[in-house]
Order: sequence, then structure tokens, then C-alpha cells
Amino acid sequence: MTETELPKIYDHTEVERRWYDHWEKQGYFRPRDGEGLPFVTLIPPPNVTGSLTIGHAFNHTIQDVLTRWQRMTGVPTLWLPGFDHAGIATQNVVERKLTAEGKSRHDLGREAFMNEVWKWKEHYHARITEQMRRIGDSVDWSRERFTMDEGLSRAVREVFVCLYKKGLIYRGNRIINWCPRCLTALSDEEVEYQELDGKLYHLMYPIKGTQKHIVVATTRPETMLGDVAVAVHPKDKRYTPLKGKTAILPFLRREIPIIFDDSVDPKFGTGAVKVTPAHDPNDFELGQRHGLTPIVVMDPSAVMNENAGDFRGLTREAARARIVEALQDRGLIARIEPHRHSIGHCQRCDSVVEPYLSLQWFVSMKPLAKPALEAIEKGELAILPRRWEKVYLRWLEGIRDWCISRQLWWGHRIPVWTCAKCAETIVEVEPPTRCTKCGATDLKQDEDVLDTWFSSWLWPFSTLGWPEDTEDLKRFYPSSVLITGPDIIFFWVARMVMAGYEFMGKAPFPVVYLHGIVRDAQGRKMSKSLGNSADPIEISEKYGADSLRLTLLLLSPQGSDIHFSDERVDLGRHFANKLWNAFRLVAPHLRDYTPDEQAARPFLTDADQWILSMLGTTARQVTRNLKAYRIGDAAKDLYDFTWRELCDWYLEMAKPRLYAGPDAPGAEAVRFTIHRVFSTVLRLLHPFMPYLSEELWHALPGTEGDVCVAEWPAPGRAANKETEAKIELLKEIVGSIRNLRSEMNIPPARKAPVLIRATGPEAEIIRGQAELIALLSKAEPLETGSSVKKPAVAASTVVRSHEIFLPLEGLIDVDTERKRLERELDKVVRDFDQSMRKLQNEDFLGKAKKDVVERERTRLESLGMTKEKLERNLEVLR
RNA sequence: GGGCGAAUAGCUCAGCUGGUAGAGCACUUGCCUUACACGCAAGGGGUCACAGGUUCGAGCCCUGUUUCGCCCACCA
Repeated sequence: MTETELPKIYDHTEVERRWYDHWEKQGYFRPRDGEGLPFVTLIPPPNVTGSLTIGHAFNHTIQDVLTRWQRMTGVPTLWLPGFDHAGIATQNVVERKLTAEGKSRHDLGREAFMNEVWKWKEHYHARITEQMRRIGDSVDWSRERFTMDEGLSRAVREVFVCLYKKGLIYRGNRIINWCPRCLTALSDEEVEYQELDGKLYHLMYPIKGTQKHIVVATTRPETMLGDVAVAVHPKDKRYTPLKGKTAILPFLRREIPIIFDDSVDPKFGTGAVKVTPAHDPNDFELGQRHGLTPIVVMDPSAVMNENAGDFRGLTREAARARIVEALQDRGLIARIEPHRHSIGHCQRCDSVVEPYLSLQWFVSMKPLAKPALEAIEKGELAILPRRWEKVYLRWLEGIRDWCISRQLWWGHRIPVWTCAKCAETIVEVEPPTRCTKCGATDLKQDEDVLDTWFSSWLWPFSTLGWPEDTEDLKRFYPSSVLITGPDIIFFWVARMVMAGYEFMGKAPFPVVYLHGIVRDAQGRKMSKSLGNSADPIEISEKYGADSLRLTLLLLSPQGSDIHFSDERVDLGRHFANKLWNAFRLVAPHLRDYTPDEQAARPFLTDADQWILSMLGTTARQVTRNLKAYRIGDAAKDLYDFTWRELCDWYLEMAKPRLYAGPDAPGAEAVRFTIHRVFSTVLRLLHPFMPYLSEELWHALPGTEGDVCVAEWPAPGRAANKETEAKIELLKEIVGSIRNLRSEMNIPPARKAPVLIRATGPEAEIIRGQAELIALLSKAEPLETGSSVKKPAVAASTVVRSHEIFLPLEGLIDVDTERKRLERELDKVVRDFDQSMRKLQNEDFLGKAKKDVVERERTRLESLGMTKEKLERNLEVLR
């Protein structure tokens, strides 16, 4: 490979096209055979509703980094891909499409509609698969699953039947959350509450046989048509005279009792509450306690029904307006006051949810929650960052029964049949052919489907073949870690833990790592419905998939949200380009090179030893951070090492030896060092930037196979502190000279003489580094030593205790230089005084740690010398 | 009403066991130096939200306050 073969600007499009198929064909993504605990992670199955967002790309990147890293350490790895049918969400988008075509799902009928949804699913499945390949997800496609495939559907039925037989699934007429637009029941978790400004209406109900009224406060006057009582607190003196009385419901003239119940808060509103058991969860319970029969006044689409008298046919909103108007006409509204309260909305369509009495299927959650609660305490489950554990625990402690039936078509049909003849309920995994009680063959299956999460909560074992006792299930359950966002702790994480204990006897994963949510520049969550997320493929085309991955990680401190915008991907793109060009610099000099550590080691320079030492430290840090799920920190370690140490310093130091050619002295050492550094960095970098690292790995001589399965760098020997200190000193001196040159307006390309009057033991080190100092600061000639004479006219500075002079006869403006030195001295004096005060403080000397005091003493000494020398040099200018 | 999180440079954020405040972007100056202008070198810029406290020493620990964000809760 020659320089001319490598373009100046890294072209990711060309490189990223090349490797994915290769890795896949090699079978790297399938778990290798072998002993030892495998590393297993399960994808949070993306919804087939639409394509992936940047949020997904972030979630996948974390999983892929961990999976690729583990693969390189040699353990068998499995990242199992799959997709979620996403019941309501998917049905909604397909229905929306039909609406646009002027059709409804009922025009098509159940079967034809299902075909439409399957087509939709196929389309987006293909799209998502393509996206995952582009961003480099190293998933095992041979094990791909879908929540509605045959095996998972079987698992769903098995679980339903099992829980039913245990008495943990039951059917009941209860108040549930009803979406009048989706026309289905929802679980409590699918309702999103929003604080909104509303009104509190004080309605006057006439008391029978008197001229008086009882005033009830409500936010929803339209539900008054379903009122069956008025309730007050038993100890509320205002209402004790009304014992045994009844009120007359306006419009309907229904006579309703005044009842007494502890649950009424005398301090709220008027202390009297209308009771509407069919449209309010509290009222429902209250009604049950008092034996009241609920009256449903709306139809499923929240239009007033035949029980609403003259208001029949009005929407609930229209009914409210008309009822308030009519009551006002009759003087039955005491007052209306503003009232802020939270109102439930459908998670999927944002309609106001109606508490609605209806017959649904439920899971008793309390018994299932118990082991999931204990899991944390027993240490069988950890949620990172730890603060989320409280959220998880609190939800489980207050858990309520789960409404699992949905009045939809897209989903798993409930495995319950009713006998047309004897009305027997039959609950079976496989469709029965005849009634188990009377033998009749006319059986009708429940029309409803199950909540989409009723399949997702089985994901950790259903994807591995459960209920069959498969090899995969034995080998890969439980998985190693779950990577997901905190927004689905309740929907998914907690429920998976419950199902894991219930059906497998143990937690589905020992660790849950919850990463932040990707937001747009305005702080809104990236979502399909908002349309504020770029397509990862578009970003990959424009900036590169590697760049996207690295950027997301660099932007994400552990566990907090990230603010993303397209342009920020420049961060990753620029890094990719930097690495590419560093490689372009070294590649021609490594042609035909075969690493030989034995031959090189005796000739390693300080610079070589220094970068190798830093490399080792970086490798250790990266591994340590990955183990702690500090993925972003690991990425930063590599970014900083590559750019700040390798490119900014080492490669500059290595250039003369590289340019001198392969036969010059020192060539062996520099080639060895560079080879070692690049082959290590490329391996460390591979989990983060799989494409670029693979490309360069193949371009680097002396490497074998693919970096995808290369050995993860070993921790290596401890840092070489002595050499690191030498180079640190060198950096400081070079920095000071560059600063002087810059202040004196010496053009970068121009060489300029420099004198260093070095003192003490470091003088020897400086002499040893003179060649590099000269190279890096364009100092020519460079004179160092303890006896160096200060030139008559010179810009000067002090590093530690060493004086640096730039003789600038005729070029220097004395006034400018004096001001500069004064500024510098000022700073040193401030530090010196502060340090002095500290060391004069008895408490500090007595109570601070020895090494802290010692460090302070050294610092003061050094500051003192610097001060003294600056003053002396300044004196000359004055 | 409860809980959690955040507040550090103009912007987005690091700062892990208290010991000399950092990065990227943006800005200023000089450079197309034979890897890279997607770059190099130098530089400016901070009462670490506020008020107390603990400590020899606080961005970090404790208490309270303010502002923002998120989650939970049967506020008719």
C-alpha cells in the first residue's frame, strides 16, 4: 500500500460497504462453540411500526460495543435480534393509511386487514434490518425472532393457559382505561397523564321533598347522567340532616340516594360528591360498597348513549357544554371555578382516556411481583445506575392487576373458547375441536387479542425456544445483561423479571443497564411520531456509521440523556479522519515490516517507551470502563490517546526516524513501536468503530485474520512512570518555547535559537531530550546546560526551575516583553503566596496527609525559584 | 402531594476515593509546516445556582432555598 492509494479524506461510504457481509459470512456473529459462560444480550425488539430512530442507534451501539468486546475476549457471544408486533401502535399506523385511502378496517374485514398489517410489517422489518446492518449490529441473524412467529405465539398461549389454571388470570367487569378512538381497553401504564387547566363545576341537585339543593363538585358534568348517588363523609356535620334523603337528578329525574362514605374528603369542593360508578374508578368501588348498580352513559366511542336521555348522540365534549348550559338555564349551577388537574391520554393517539366499565381479562400481579421485589434485595438483580432500583421497587410494591385484553385485531388471539351450546369456557393452548363439557363442536373463540407486552415479557426465554427445553434455552438463559431505556422499566423490564421467575425459576438477567434517552436540540425525545429523528442510514451515509456510533457514545455520560443534532456527528467524523490520516502517515514505512520485539527492544527511545506505556494505560482504562458500563468514558480514553498523545506528540517525535528510511539506525525501534501502537489501538477501537478498524487492520502488515475476532489487548505491564515523567517535562518545555515564539510573532516555519539554563537533576533529562525539544519547538540552535549564559536581549520564561531564553536581538519590543513577563510573574506570585499561606498554617501541616504536604512543599520551592528568576529577568528589562 | 435528576466557560457537557477547575464546539491570533484545513500551534473566557454548615482544605460531603426537567399518585 502506498500513500497514493489512500485518499487524503477518509471515505466511509467506500469502506463501510465492504465488511458487514464478510463478517456475517464468516459466521462471527453466531456464538462460537466452547466451554465457559457465554455473553448473551437480547435486543429490545424494535416495533415494526416504522423505522429506527437515533435513539435506537444509541441503544444498539451500546449493545454492539459490549458484544464485540466480549467476542474479542474469546467467550461465546450471542446478541439475539428480533422484532415486536406492537399491537396498538402498528394497527394504528395501518388504519391511518387506510383512512387516507378512504377506507376503514371494517370495510376490509378481519382477515384482509390482517394481511395489510402483515404487509406493513414485512416492509418495515426489511427497512429496520437494513438499518441494523448499516450501523454494524453484530447480531446473530440465524436466531432472529418475531413476537408473532409460531414459536413465540405458542409461548404466549402456554403462559396464558398456565396462569389461568393457577387462577392468576381472570375475567372481570371492571373500570378500565378506554381509548374511544382506538376503541380498546388499555393498561394503566398505557395512559399518560398531562396537567391541564380545567374547571370545577358546582352542580345543584334538588333534594326531594324540600326546596333545598345539595351541591356537588365535579370536573366532568357530562357524567352526571350516570349518577346513582351523592356521597358525603359520615362525620360531615353539614350533611347529617340529609340522612335518609334522596336527591333528584336533573333532566332524568332519577331519584338517587344520599350515602355516607369515609372515602369522601370533606375539605374538597363542597364535601359532597356525585357517584358515577360506570365512569370513574373511585365511584365504581364506592358503588360496590353500597350495592349500587352502575349506569353506562356512553358508547365505546364516547358518544352519549340511550341512557343519556335528550343528550343521546352527543359526543362527551358536546354533552358537557349542553348540560352546563341547560343547568345554568335552570339555575342549577352554583359556580364554576378554574381547576388544574391531570387528565389521562392514550399513549398511542393522545385521545382523552375514558374510565369505562367493561368486561376484560386481567392478570393478578401481586403474587408475581414478590420474587421480582426480592431479586434486588437478594442481589440477584442489579439495575444501573442504581437510582432506578427505587423506581422499579416502588412500582412493584404498589402493583395493580394488569388488563391484558385489547379490542384489536393485530395481536395474539386470546386462547379462550366458549361453547355455543352449554356456555362452557374452554382455555387451551391448542384450539379445541369440541366442548370439554358437553362435547358440542360449535365453539367460538374470544374476539380480543392480548396486550403487546404480554408477548414481550416472555422475550428472554421465548426467543430461545421455550416451552421446549431446547439446547439454546439451556445454554443462553439467563442472559448476561439487559440494555434499554428507563422509559420501559414498568412496561417491560419489571414484567420480564416477573415472568423469568415464574416460568424459568430465575431472573432473566443479573444486570439491567439503563442508558439515557436521545433528545433533539430542543430537548424532545426522538420519536417516529414527532418526526424529529434523522434516519440512522442517512446519518451513516453523510457522516459514516462509525462516526455516528462514536459520537453517540462520546456525547453520553453514563445514564443521562443526550442532546443530539446531525452536525454533532462531525465529532466522530473528524476523529475517523484523524485516525485515517495518522495511518496514512505511517503505512508507507511499515511496508513489508515484520514485528520483532526482541530485535527492537534494546533500541527503544524514551519516546517509544513513553507511548507504549501510555498505550498500556489506555488499554487498562478502556477495559475497566467497559466492565463498569462506562462506555462513553472508554470511547473518550481512546479518542484522547489517539489524538492527544499519539498524533499530537508521538508521531511528531517519530517522523525523523521514519523519514530516515528502513536502514537507518533507530528504524527498527520506531517501526516496532508504531506497529504495536496501531495494532493495539485498532483492536481497542473495533467495538466502537468496527468498519474503520477492520479496514485499517487489513491494511496493516503483520496482522492476521479479521480484527472482528482478533484478541482483545491484554492489560500489559504497569506504566513506566519514570519515562512518562521525562516526556511530561519535555512537553512543558516545548509548550513554553512555542508560547514564547507565538508571543513574539515568530512564524511557525522559521527556526529560532533557544537557550535553556537548566538546574538540578532535571538538567540531565533535558539534555537527553534536547534533540526532540529542538525538533518540536523549531529551536535551532538549541543550547542547554547549567552554565548557559543569558543573552543580552531575549524573551524569557521559566519552566519549573529552568530558564528559557529566546535571543531576539533587534526583533524584540522591550516594552511588550516586559508587560508579558509582568503578567507571568503576577500569576506566579499569586500561586506562591497562596502556597506559602497554606504551609504556614499549623493545622494544614498537622492534619493534612503527609504526601499532600510534601507535594505542597515541592510546589512552593519550585514557585519560589520561578518567581526569583522571572524577577531577575524582568529587572534587566526595566 | 410524593420521588428522582440537573444547575460548572457563549453552547453541549466531563470532573470517579474532598488537595493547583477540564473537553468538544464557538471565539481571537498565526500557519495550506512533505498524515490530516475534517488540520497544526498559541490564546482569551468560569463568584462551579444561592445561603448556611462540616473540614487544615469543598465544584465534590451535610442542611436549607431557588430554577428547570422527568416519573409516580383514585386532587370528585
